[in-house]
Amino acid sequence: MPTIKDVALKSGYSTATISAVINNVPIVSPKAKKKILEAIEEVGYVPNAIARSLKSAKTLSLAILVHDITNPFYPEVISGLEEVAWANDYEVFLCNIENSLERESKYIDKLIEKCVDGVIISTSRKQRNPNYDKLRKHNIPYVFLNRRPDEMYEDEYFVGANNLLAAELVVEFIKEQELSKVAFISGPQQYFTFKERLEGFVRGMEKASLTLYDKWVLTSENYNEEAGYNHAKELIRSGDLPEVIFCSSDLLAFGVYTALKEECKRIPDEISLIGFDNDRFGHLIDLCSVDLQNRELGRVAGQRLIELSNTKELDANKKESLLEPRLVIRNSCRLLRDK
Amino acid sequence: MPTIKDVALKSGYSTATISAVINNVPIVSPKAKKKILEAIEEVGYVPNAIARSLKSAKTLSLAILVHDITNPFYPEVISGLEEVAWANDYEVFLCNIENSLERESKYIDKLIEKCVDGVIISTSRKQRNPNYDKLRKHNIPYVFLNRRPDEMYEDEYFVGANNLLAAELVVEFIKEQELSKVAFISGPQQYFTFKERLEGFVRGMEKASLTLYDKWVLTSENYNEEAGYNHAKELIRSGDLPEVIFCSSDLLAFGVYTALKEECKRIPDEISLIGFDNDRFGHLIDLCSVDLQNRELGRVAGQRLIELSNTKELDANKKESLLEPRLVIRNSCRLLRDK
DNA sequence: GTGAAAGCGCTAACAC
DNA sequence: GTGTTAGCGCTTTCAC
Repeated sequence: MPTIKDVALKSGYSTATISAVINNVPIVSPKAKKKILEAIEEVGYVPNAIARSLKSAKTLSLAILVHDITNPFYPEVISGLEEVAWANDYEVFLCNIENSLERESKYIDKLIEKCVDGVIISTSRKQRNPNYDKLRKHNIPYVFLNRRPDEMYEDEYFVGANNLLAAELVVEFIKEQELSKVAFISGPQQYFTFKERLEGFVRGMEKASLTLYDKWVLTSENYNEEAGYNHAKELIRSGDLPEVIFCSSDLLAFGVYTALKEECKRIPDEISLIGFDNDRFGHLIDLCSVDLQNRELGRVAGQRLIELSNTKELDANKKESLLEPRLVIRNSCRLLRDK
Repeated sequence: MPTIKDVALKSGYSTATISAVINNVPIVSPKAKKKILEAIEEVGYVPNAIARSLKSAKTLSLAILVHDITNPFYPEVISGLEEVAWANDYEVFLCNIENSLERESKYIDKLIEKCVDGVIISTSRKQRNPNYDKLRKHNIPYVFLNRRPDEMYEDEYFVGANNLLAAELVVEFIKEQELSKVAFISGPQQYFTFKERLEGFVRGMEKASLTLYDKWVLTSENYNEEAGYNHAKELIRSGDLPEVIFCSSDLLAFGVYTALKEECKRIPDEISLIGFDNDRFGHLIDLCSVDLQNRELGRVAGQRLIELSNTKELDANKKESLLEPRLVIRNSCRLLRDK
């Protein structure tokens, strides 16, 4: 492949001048510039970003760590991230962690070797693990997205949804529809989001003066369709159904939906169903849910990360960015006006 | 950050020996190796992949070009690709092309600058565009995934589904269920896949001796939910409904589903619905569809690409890999046995 | 306004 | 077995 030297030979100018032209350093005479541009065209020269990175210590590469890209939450987040990356001339590496700390660790090692300019982490558990310290030691900025460790260091950043408020909003809405017997299916409590959602639910129930039944607060090791399905089956088997099942993820709600249909329970006449995340295809089953602005989450996190990679620190008010949730009312919840 | 020199100073060995240790070149004495490993640990040395790439002309980075990652087809493909990339120590860049040739072109330029070792292209239109020639000129291997140009060069590779067969399978199945009035909603004909699916449908209808009505072969500029919705609305308005609507993507089918529900058409009693792609959430609405092995598609394409990046050419039988489609029978299609 | 040359961190050919 | 050194392609300082 032609290098800057080839352009130098072809044009008769030195590599330094070529470099100035490529980088738009405005000290080159118009005629030199013209000739050089022609030479570049002629030899088909393309600057080598690897060589450039070696000098500049910037790679214009970011990375995002997700558990599983087939979870519909992530493509939306990623598409927001990719949008700002593109606008700022960055590229993004996709890393599927598959719920494995070890894999996360290895991926981070590889990203450090590759000298990425920053990492979006959406796989953090509540309990801190040493993986992220490696990034910090190597001076690579990172932003927690959606999930974060319980305790964050002074120089750590977080972009997420206001889960507490979101769960409260839902409970308030449930109350408004004059429903009161509510079951809550929670996700794994090792994740910040699911802990918050449960907390928000409990707090919301208190605020709404609704009775919270222990038997109807269900926690699972997982937050996928299967978990939702199993919980719903068990609820039905118990013969003691609530009026509403509020799930802490849409995936859980999808599973619940399948189980309810299998058991011929009519939604929302016999039982209401509410999800969390507003996944792209929830509308197919008219799933009432909470929108967390997934795409915007990715956008903001990307913005923070790029700022960080340029300045190494941010305003205090940008340490934690919480986006506002929005209730998405659909017919899987029985509405008062329809009674 | 510590470099190989720091390790050299610390350990008392030369950079060449350190390098040999890092790269597992088995010519280093055990004691040297031990000392060096200790020194590496002590100074916290991590090899710099950028510098390494500059020498080796390999970056261990791949890229995948997709139109829109929120289309559920892609996360599955990508997750297959990521799987083999991970197993072979590659990283993958995600590029959202957003249906823009210009954006595709710019992305390819950036990937060339970044010296990626290969590119998976799933955005190709039937009509060849010069974007891919740039990759070829720079000796960067690429594999077409799912979509390909009508004409491929000798040294081009393709991994896709057998769309012809898939569409035929569906028609055969329709015939078996003793349904005969079939409408087909096609996607944009500028894409190989949609052209093939239409072709397969037509051929299947012939083979099954079913009458093909022009009024029921609908083509749209898009293959999203909205397009499906609009087509279905129009069909209903015409007052002339077929027994089955066969869509050339699940997204189209989702849109049709929404329209049918709005108009209170019962599925499958009044009308049957069949999709294409077997998207992850089609089961929510019991959508009968064709599975194309999305994840496997990504896996095979990744494998081909990595082989290519090591050898620069493949066996003739690997030029085009077609995966076998599989019918996924669900209740959105009226089954003979239920009549 | 332009050029010569050092150096980013690593590898590998060659000498010892 | 180990060290010296040139060079991958680029940027940038410092002369001119």
